[in-house]
Amino acid sequence: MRYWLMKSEPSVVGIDDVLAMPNQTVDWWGVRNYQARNFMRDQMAVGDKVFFYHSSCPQPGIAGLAEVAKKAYPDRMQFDPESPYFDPKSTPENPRWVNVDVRVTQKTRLVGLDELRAHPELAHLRILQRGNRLSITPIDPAEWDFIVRNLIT
DNA sequence: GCCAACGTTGGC
DNA sequence: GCCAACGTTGGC
Repeated sequence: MRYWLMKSEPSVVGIDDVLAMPNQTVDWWGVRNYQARNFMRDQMAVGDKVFFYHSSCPQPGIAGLAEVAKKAYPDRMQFDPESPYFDPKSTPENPRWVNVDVRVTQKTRLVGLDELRAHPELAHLRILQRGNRLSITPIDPAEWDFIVRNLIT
């Protein structure tokens, strides 16, 4: 089993929005970065643990715990010419972009960046490195345990 | 709204 | 395959 941090903009899909959805599950649409795509397509398995992270908002940080509920499948929007996520180079036979389904299991208090930065155990989190823009990043098991034990009530 | 960092594009 | 130009991300 692997551990991940996945960024979402709460103005688009926040943790409360997901909790209001059927089965508290959201399809993780809109990823258009190859590295993040590869994580979803090649490595994510049902049951993988996920930090649900709020980004591009007044209070960026971990907002909840989630898990992968469905492994990668083609992103429907890449085939829709009306969609801003349309990709003319993608075909149903050879889809370029994928979704996974993510189920929120627990809303937590907001664990902000300054708080994450305060712990040497978390110094290597991708999310804390300057210039980091990757919307999906792997988390070490030790980092996951540390955050869940010490920062999430 | 700024801007540093990074990814992608496309001419050569 | 190089690399300059451009677009995007995301914290501040």
